[in-house]
Amino acid sequence: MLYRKGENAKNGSKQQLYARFAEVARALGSDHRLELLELMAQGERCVEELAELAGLTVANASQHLQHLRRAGLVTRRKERKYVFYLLTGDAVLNLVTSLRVTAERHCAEAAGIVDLYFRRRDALEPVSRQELRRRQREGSVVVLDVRPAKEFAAGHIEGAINIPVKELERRLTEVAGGREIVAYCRGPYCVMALEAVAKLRERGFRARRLQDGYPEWRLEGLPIAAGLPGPRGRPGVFSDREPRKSRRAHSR
Amino acid sequence: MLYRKGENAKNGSKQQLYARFAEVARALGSDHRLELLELMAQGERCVEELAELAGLTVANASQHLQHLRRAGLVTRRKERKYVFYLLTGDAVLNLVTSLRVTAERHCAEAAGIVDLYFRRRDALEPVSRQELRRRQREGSVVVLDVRPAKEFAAGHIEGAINIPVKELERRLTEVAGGREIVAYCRGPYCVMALEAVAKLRERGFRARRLQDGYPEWRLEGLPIAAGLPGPRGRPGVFSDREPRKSRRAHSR
DNA sequence: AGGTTACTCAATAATTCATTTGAATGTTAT
DNA sequence: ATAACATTCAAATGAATTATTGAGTAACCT
Repeated sequence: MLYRKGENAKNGSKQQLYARFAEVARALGSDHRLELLELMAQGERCVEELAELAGLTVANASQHLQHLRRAGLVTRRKERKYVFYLLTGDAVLNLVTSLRVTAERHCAEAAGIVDLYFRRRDALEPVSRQELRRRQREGSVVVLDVRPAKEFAAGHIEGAINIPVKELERRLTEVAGGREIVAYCRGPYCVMALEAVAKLRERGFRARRLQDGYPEWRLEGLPIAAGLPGPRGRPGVFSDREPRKSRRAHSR
Repeated sequence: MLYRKGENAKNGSKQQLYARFAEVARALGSDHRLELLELMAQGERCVEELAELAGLTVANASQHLQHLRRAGLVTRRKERKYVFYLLTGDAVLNLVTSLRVTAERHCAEAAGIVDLYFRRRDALEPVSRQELRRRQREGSVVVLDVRPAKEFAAGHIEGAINIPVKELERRLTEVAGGREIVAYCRGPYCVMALEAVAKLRERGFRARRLQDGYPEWRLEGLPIAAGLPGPRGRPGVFSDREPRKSRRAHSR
């Protein structure tokens, strides 16, 4: 055991706790794993699917997924031949969002990269404009504008309701459950819709964000084919149990 | 064999961005760095001070700090002979909090540790920040900051009095009986407030502890007395600290 | 049964990280 | 100027992490 002097000497368990937190953080410390997490944020997926979407070999993806599982960030569900991985809960999504926000806000170096990235981001698998329009016609979706009221008043997507992201917490009752929610904000560089989706999911809503934002909707309306095809199977079907499988300790 | 190409090519910017996020996450992926962050959440500190509090050699602490700095999580300020490190902003605190919440909620293993270590914590039901705020307004409570004087000076809850936990025994007379005492310290994993509450109760005071600590209070925008840079004393002067001797680092 | 699919495991090399040591800055006091 | 101090740097070591390979397991399909 480790010994330390001073006021910390007496609590090694505090150190243990920090070590555990660090382990979780380290699980986030890989670009591939972050990408896998964002893919899983849309719903459960099987290993091969994740591997292909993230551009990894299956074996490598499998190992990354197990790393995440060891850290408690994802769980898995076996069905027939397949193993579906999913996020352990929405706290994970919050954590990833928080990481992104912090990284964006405090890394000048990243700012340039962020711009590039946001121009063509497909990471959170947004709803395309085309898809949203189709689903709006079906009435299977609630469109949520999370920009400030003034901007909403100046123009917004037809049929959208407006709850600024800052008021979302206390106005949650205005959002009817049941239908999936599609949130949007100012545009591709704006994180408000991301935050809204994270919050909504935390409260048990099904929520996704719209690709880009209002200006793009208004100006173009013509969706480019998304980088990723829609989620296979039925999305949003989460089952929470995990048949705890054999776990081997690795000796080294 | 590898799906590393094709129309879904993960070219530069996206990978670069993920890599940047991962770098930030990796900076959090060390128990020592997490501890340093918690210390800095109390206010800026110089390297030697941080090293001693975290039980590291100065050189090692310096390198960890630079790791954090590279990730954009802390900045530094030079003054005279000293280099003071501080958190880049509150987003960092949010990130660390988010990490903690996620780790607690989703790691069975961590839950065990948290439980073991903080079984007492639950026994001493904490006062929520809202409750404290309310009772502060009615004047029915004494707020007691049990952190070292230096941290108190760097910023504290408005209206709080400061008696470091180590001096509590011999300064008990300063605490008026009658009103209930709410003690707080650095944060949720800091035991100083717990100890203070235990001691106070032994002496017949009514005492509870505040949920979390000063950084969380400040983060919510609740009233604080901000520290003044003012005439700065020499850093590293701790009232009752033994002279430094050899330090043992440790591995786990 | 034999073959395929979906995933995991074990062993490897390449890389990165943490820590220690001692020396090199740069600032302040004498 | 010299000494003392605070911090950083540079090199070395061992430990941990990564991607790759190929083998292993279990479910599924004729």
